[in-house]
Order: sequence, then structure tokens, then C-alpha cells
Amino acid sequence: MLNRVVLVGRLTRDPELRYTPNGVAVANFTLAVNRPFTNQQGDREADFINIVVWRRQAENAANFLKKGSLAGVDGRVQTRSYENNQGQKVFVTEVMAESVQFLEPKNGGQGGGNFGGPSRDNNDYQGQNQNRNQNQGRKSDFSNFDDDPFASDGKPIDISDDDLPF
Amino acid sequence: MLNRVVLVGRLTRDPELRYTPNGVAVANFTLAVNRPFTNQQGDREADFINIVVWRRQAENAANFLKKGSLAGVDGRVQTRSYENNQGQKVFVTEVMAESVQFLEPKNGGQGGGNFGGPSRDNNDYQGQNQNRNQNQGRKSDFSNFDDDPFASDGKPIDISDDDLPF
Amino acid sequence: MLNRVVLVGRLTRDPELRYTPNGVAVANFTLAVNRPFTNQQGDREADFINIVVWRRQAENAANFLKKGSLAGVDGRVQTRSYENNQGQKVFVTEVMAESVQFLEPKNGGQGGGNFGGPSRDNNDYQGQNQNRNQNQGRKSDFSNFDDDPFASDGKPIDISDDDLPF
Amino acid sequence: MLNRVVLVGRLTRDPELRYTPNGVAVANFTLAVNRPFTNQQGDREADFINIVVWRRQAENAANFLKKGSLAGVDGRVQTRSYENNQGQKVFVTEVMAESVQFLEPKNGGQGGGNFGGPSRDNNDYQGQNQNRNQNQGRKSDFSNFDDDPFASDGKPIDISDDDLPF
DNA sequence: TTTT
DNA sequence: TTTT
Repeated sequence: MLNRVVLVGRLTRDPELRYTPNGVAVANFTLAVNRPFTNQQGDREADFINIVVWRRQAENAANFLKKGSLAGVDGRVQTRSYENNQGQKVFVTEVMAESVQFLEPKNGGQGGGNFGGPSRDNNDYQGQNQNRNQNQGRKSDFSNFDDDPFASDGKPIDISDDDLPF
Repeated sequence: MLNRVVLVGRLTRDPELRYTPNGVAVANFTLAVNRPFTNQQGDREADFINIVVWRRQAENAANFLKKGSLAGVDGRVQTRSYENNQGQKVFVTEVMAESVQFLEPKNGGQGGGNFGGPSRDNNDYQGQNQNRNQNQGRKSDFSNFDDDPFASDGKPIDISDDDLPF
Repeated sequence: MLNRVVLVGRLTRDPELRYTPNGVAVANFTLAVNRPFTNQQGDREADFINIVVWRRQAENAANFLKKGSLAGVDGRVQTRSYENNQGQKVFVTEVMAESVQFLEPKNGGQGGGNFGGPSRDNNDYQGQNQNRNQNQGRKSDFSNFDDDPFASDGKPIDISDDDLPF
Repeated sequence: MLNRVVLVGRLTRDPELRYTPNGVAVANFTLAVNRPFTNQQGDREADFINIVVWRRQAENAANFLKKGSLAGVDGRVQTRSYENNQGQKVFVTEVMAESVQFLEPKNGGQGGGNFGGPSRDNNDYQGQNQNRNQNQGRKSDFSNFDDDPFASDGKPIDISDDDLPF
């Protein structure tokens, strides 16, 4: 069933990176998303939405995002519950990010790096594209960067899993 | 900042309709949205997402949706907090629905009624469309229904606020 | 960069299924999505949005959807261009569906079957879920169907790739 | 019926601002949205998506966005057709933006201004919020940056129609 | 506290 | 006809 969320906001704190017993990376952070309207007192409020990311993207988030970073998230709303130390059931609603976009420019550059997206799917998608885009020939040229995924000239960079040194 | 959620799922209970002291209608319900994947035990889980709707749409939801109804929601993620009777701060994340779509067929019909969308905006949008669509002339012909908003021939129907008898 | 579309509408024609030279399935169909407002003449118009689906989901679409079916789509907006027989460049905008949801009830049932979602990812997601949901234990039970993926009792069914007999 | 698009990308040219005979502002621009995957040649392609905005937001777009600007769009997919000078029917698919977010930082600032959202609705929403958020009182505190589009007291700023000097 |  |  359809379940889709897209958010753009700022991290309220540095991402927390952890590993499951099986060694899978998970990162948590909170996105403050300003509301497009003001409340009765004329103040602009924000929603504070908890984000969870897994695997490579969790590590990317931990490496590239920090408190205050502007980020975009594309994912799903998920709910779970647990019992707290008082034995009460606590219900949690959070966003499971399938892709995280880094929107903060670096070094006065024009910003807009992006990481995330399915890693294994990559090949599937390429296969698809190979067929659909044969008449297209339009490409963007994010060329010539090596180890440092953020070029010093401030150009926007899309960081796919394959480009990253981890 | 961008904050958009789209869900399709089933109501876990009848909507609860209330009125604020100022007489504004608010409805609450929970949408069970089945996950597209199964867990390690091979079970398909669901997310249980709390929805809030306001005003006319709240009343429409109360009138047209019930436990088990298939519904679509387009809205925003919102968070708030309150203090419970033990003096603990409880954080709540819910979806403020801007439009609710009724996806349950009625009377063996082919379903797909839709209500919601901005009521006041309607005129604005019409003004826009009047200009943009002058070359279009394509319309959908879900015609000829009168009082019963769900035509007996099972044709899909969009129920705008203006069509509804309240 | 973020690119997300979610649609619910009805097929204007049966899906067209084709195969690329490499044997990859592609299906095309058009979704008529009624606008939530009426035009100046009081008519409700619709948008006719071209959808492309790949691989297993293309075959599912061809098998389970037909003209008039109510369907949901979660995907991306894509553009491409080609040269027509008059040598003119034609620009095309369509939606590449990543998941397609079947919203048409069968046999007077309460509808809401869903197919699609990443096939290979399935395992990744399960791995994730195995960790996140250990306190959850909530499951939905789509049990006991065999060859015909649509149970005769009209229960809603999520058709994952693995469940399908192809 | 559900129809929702969210995009983040860069303008390929300055927005074109026009006025209808009735004096309603309309702006058009194209958003280049880089794909999250590379094609078979290893090139990263982009989708070039045409955006239409109306009224105040059209004027805001014309004033605040230019070729190369990073922008977010929340809107609907719309289709229309017209007859070209050769008498051929041309089909057009574009995104009608309901809100446009300015994501380009100004003068090395921390970026993320946002304009758009319904103007008339503002009051409606406030009325709603007045009731829902009485327990909230949380505001976001992105403090200590000055340069301009961000107020000196560090308050987060969404540029709503009312705040703008036109 | 969960739907089909 | 495309952005960074």
C-alpha cells in the first residue's frame, strides 16, 4: 500500500550512528521542518520528525550531515512500539529514509550534493535505463572527482554508493 | 520547507469526530498501511498511522469512512507534545490530512470517490485553470449523478466539498 | 535529487506489455487522475499521465490491470526525447513507476491488492526490519492463497514478487 | 484522486513571468533533477521537468529564482494539449507547483528560505493550528546567522506571501 | 489500542 | 531548448 514521505528540513542535532549486532549501520536524526504558516501568535512553528536510515546511507549521513545541515529525505512513515522502564507501551512514529539528500553547500559553493538511493538496485535501474534512454543522450557531467567526494570548486555532487570510499 | 505525505491504507476503527470550542470539526482515525515487504518471520507487517483532518473533510470522513475502509491521504507530517497525567511529556507524530480520498467501492460499484481538497481555494484554482486549460478541452465524463454522490452504475466520482449536501 | 510522484487514478486503456531486445519487460499505460476542482464551466477535468513500469511489475500490471482499473503509482517523473518521422524532436514526460498498487476489488470483495516494490531489495529491507521491529510483533495475515493470487473471499492481497508464480 | 509530486532540482533558465488577460501572474521554469543512478555509459543523466506556478508565487519565483538556483517544488502533475502551427495535437505534461521552496543560500548564508503555500488558506490553517497546537509551544531555534534572508534573531524564516514586499 |  |  502506498506510503511515501518527502521532507526538507534541518538537523536538530548530529546524526547518531550505531550498528546492529549483525553489523548493519543505522543512523538516527531529527529534521526540523518549518511550517508554511504561522500560528495564532504569529510565530512560525516547526515539526520535529525523527528519521532512521540504514546501511551505507546511515554512514553517509553520519559523515556528511551535522546539526543545522539542510537535508532532504524521501522515505516511508513507520510505526513501532516498545515497553519503557515503567512497563508502559510507548508508540513511536518515524520516517524510514530510503534516500537522503545533502542540500547544504560546501565552501560557499552552490550546494546540492545527494547521496542515497538503493545500492543493489543500481544495476537494475541501469539495465532499465539502457533501454529507455537510448534516444536521449542528455547527461549531466559530474566528472573528475576522486577521493574527496566534495570537489573543491563547490560544484554540486551526487554521491552514489559506488562513488563513496566506504 | 517541504513536508509531504501520501498514504493509502485501511481505517483500523471508525473516525472520531469532534468539535473545537469554536465549532471547528476535527476527525481522527488510524490508517493501517501494509508494508511492501515481509519481516524475517515471513509475516507482512503494517504501519499504524494517526491521521487528523479538519473542517468539512472531517465531517466527510466521519460520514463516508468507517473501520476497514480503504482510503488515501495527502497531507503533512506534524508533531506536537503534551504532558500526560503522570507529568511526563509525550511526543506525538501524526499526519495532518489536506485531502482524503475514499477508495472503497459502494454497492459493488467500481469505487474511487474522492473528497477533500481546499474549499476556499476552489475559486482560485478555477481562475488558474480557466487560463491554463483553454486549449485543453479534455474533460472526464463522470456525469449524471444527483443526490446520491455514488452513482449506481459504479462510475468513479470525485466528491468536492461543493457537491456534498452539508 | 528528490523526485517523487504518487498518483491514484484509473487506466484509460489496457497496459501494453513489451520486451526489450535483452528480454526485459516494460509496460506502458495511462492513468486518468481526476482533478480535485472543477473548471470554469463546472466540469471536472482529468490529467492523463503516462506510466512506465519495468520488469516483474510490468508483467504484473499487464496481468492484473486493465482499462478502467483503479491503481496507485509511486515513482519518479522522467523526461526523454526522440525524433519523430518528420525529423522533429519530441519531448516526453512520463512517470517511471517504482511500485504499482492494485486498488480494484475483485468479486465484490473489499479490494486493495498491491504489487510492486523492489525485488532484490526485499532481502535488504528484511534485514533492516529484523532489527528495528523486534519489539513490534504486529503482523497482518495475508495467508492461504495458492495459485490465484486473488483470494476468492475478496480479501485484500499484497502481491510481492516472491509470491507471484512468474 | 491523489496526484502529488515533490521535486528538488536546479533551474535551467530564469523563470518566465507572464500575466493572463485578467492580470493573473504565471511563471514557467524548468527544473533539472539529477537522477540517483548513472546510465550504462556511467553518465549521470537528469530529468528536465517543466513547472508552472501561479499568482503570488509566480512573482516570488521570478524575483528569487534564476538559472542555476536550487529549488524545491510541491505540486501536481498536469497534462494539457494544444494544436501547433502544423495542425498537430501536442501533448504537454508539466508540474503545477502549489508551493516552491528556495533552497539556494544567499551570500554564504545557511540557506533554505521558502515561499509559497496557499495565501488565502493561511487563515484557515491558523484556525486549525490554534486548536491543535495548544500544548506544543515548541519552535525551532536555528540561531546566530545573519546575512539576510534570515532574520538577525536567528528565527527560522519561511517567506510567506504576507512577508514579501509585494 | 489496530485494517483487509 | 537544459541545471550544478
